[in-house]
Amino acid sequence: MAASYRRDQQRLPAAERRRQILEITAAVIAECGFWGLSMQDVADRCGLTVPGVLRHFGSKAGLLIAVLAHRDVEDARSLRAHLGVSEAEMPDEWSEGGPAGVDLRQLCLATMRRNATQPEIVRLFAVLKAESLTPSHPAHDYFANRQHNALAAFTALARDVTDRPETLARQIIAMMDGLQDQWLRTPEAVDLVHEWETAAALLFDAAT
Amino acid sequence: MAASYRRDQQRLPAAERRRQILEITAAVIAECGFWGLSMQDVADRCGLTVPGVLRHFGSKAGLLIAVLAHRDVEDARSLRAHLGVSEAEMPDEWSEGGPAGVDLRQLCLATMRRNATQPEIVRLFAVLKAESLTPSHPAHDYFANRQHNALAAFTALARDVTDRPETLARQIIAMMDGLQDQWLRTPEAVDLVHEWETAAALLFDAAT
DNA sequence: GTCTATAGGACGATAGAC
DNA sequence: GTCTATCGTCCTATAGAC
Repeated sequence: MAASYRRDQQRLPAAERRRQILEITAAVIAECGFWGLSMQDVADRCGLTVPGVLRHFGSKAGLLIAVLAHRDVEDARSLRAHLGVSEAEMPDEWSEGGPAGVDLRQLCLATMRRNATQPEIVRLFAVLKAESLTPSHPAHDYFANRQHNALAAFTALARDVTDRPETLARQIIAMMDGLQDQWLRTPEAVDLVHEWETAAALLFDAAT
Repeated sequence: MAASYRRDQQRLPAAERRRQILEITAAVIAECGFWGLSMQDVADRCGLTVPGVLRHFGSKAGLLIAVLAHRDVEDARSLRAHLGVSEAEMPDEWSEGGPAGVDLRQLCLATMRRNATQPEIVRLFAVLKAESLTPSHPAHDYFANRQHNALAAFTALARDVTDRPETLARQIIAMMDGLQDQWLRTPEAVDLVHEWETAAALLFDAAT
């Protein structure tokens, strides 16, 4: 799995090294999942030894959790950029009603546009989402919460456009995930944003 | 992972033993994926030793392929039962145009009804589908073909109900997969068949 | 058809030097 | 902050007895 990587031969500041490890780990997990992840592989790609990596995150499971937390922050940031809203209007953690004052359809479109630019990240979440169905997976709770929060936020926003908001929310999430799955396998055969726009027209126009 | 299982202390006929191993392996993969699958775990649950299992399938990858082939046959059988058609009308391998003379909407509904009765199998495919995105996965080609064939078959059948059959086919597959994902995580909170019927009304009625 | 025995690694993690 | 050295466990797969 791991190719040959030379050692860096340099001591990086902890924060910088952590960031490097997190990004490389995300790429490896996107390929192999968490069960298929090897600390040796991560260490090689970072130009470190295994204990060198472990020092920063304590354990393999700790590393996974740190990757997910890091992605949450980065994803919130990039989504705000795509929507053109400030951090005050849309904090990293959405409140119960979802991001206040954002139109659901715009939010979905911005999300899909953003995702279309980062297939590796989409794949990271697709792989972990399936793997974490088993309760013994270290990201099981994370993805249980994630699904619950997404459904709650989308349902709250859907109240503006339909009288069956939860049904619409489920359909939107299902369609977004399903189209992304097809796109991940054959990116050249699927125009993710265009397919979503067509589907969104169907879902939203039927609701109103 | 593996609990305590006593040895069978009996020599089963090869065909029977193969079937037992295939079913147990399917359950383990549904939990842990292929990378997380341990031959020791399978052997314990079968009441065998590891070489005892390997004799029947040669290698871990061979076992996975055998599981998928076995599922294809079983799934075709159960789908025919749900649709009430004969093996002559709908062979295990669909022809290019999809199963001849079957209504697309009925086919989808029968599929979802069947899937709602076997969450472990749905989960098996969900986990392997994500894991096999990487080309080095032994089931990579299997799932690439599976997606291609499903799209081709659904597109062919969709020609009867819309003038944009591929778009509809993609949306149907996306919605079915997406709803199943949500159902897998919280089966008690999602009525899979009912959610699909609602979504199908939307997708098919907009198309005609 | 199933076993024991074993080869030959890879794994995650810890201890302690620098 | 990173290393070397090492522990103990798990892994797939093969050889050969019964």
